Amino acid sequence: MRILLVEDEKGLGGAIREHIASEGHAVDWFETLSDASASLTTTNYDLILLDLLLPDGHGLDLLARIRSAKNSVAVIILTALDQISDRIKGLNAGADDYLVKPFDLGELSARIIAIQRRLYADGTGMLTLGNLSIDLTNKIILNEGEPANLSSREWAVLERLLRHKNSIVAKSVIEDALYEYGAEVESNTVEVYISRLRKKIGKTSIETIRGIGYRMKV
Amino acid sequence: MRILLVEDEKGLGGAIREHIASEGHAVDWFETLSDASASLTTTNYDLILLDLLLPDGHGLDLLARIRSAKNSVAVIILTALDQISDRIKGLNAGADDYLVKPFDLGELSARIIAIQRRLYADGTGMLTLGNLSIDLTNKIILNEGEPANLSSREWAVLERLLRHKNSIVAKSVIEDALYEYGAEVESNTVEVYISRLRKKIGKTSIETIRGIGYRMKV
DNA sequence: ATAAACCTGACAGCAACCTGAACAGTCACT
DNA sequence: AGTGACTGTTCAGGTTGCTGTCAGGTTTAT
Repeated sequence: MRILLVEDEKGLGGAIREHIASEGHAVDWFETLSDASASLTTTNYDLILLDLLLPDGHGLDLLARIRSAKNSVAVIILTALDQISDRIKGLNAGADDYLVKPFDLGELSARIIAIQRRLYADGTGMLTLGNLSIDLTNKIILNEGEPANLSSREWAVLERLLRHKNSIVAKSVIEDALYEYGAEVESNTVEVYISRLRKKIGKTSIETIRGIGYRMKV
Repeated sequence: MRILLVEDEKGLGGAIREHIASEGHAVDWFETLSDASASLTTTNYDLILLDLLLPDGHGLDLLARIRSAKNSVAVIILTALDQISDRIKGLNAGADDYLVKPFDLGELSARIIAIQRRLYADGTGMLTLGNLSIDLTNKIILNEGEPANLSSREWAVLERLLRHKNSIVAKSVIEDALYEYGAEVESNTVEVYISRLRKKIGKTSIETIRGIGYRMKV
């Protein structure tokens, strides 16, 4: 997934960024509301991790602006304010979840997985697709009963295709899901990953749309 | 679709042109209002992508002239002016949509598809036509349940016929939808594409009007 | 019957795409 | 520190599929 992290504590921000990047997500990290806000106008994120007390304002203001713009991106609030009133305010403002600092990074992963499940509109986290059985929670994929081991980048590509199954996913969109802003990739990385995925999960499941991108059929 | 792009930033203009051309549209790109204006008198566009701040004037002036000439072509405004007042001015002047720079090219595609849907007067983007089920958004066409893979040029031709279904579409109009200005096509390209389409979606769906063009029947 | 318009199979050029291989970096384990 | 397995990235050569063109056949109008 492409994730926007808004957190002004450098130590915590770095740790979060590293942790979720290691799980195969692309993370853009900003320390101020204005920077995050600017990035939101140019990039489509799947999830925002939002601290509340920031140097240039309150996170709930950003959240309110996001929701008033009818943007339904998932938002998890991260904050030290463990008072119930703030929690309620956050959820009222349209947050999807809430983590009280200090929190365990494993706990954060669990919330992210829960969000993912919601994105796939499937409570179980299991997905069946032709010969494939996909367990998003545990990152297990079975091809005709045989397990296929995917690397984290391979998962990221597959995930992106599944998010838009039956629709065409532009090559640039897949690239966006892999690399955070500024990472210049000049070669055919996406093609290579598609190739590897096909080798592992079967040739037929991913269709090439020449000149545009790829499509995963149900 | 045949699209007129008015944008004076060379980098952005090139990127937009390339992106939408790759989706099968024909793009004419001009950097000034006067050039765009001149082209409008000779060509029928389906959509205009209009920057506001141009070297020889303000885009809204062109828009106003277009609308006062009762030309109902779709217009999407592209501009860095993200102030509400400009947005309102643009929509009041008769723009169909509005994109604030910098924007994601995928976002632009989405808006173009939305415009397309409006042109077909069908909110769903789905179309049924005899044995054919057509999903314009995802570019999927089923012929008696069997998927037919169309190339982007083939889509462009089909799209043009659908836009005027039950009416006669002149051969030159189809050619205009395929090629931007200056592209010289000297042979019977349109006939060839009609032939290819018929092979893929069935002989009966496209009728030849000798000496004029073609017609797609409901 | 004739000419004009149209249809369609074939083909070459080209860009997009695929994929095996190479290689450096990372990680777990010793 | 050394080792081996694994991962991410790049490159190069091969393959595929799209495109515009043409030639020869077929249909249509007069």
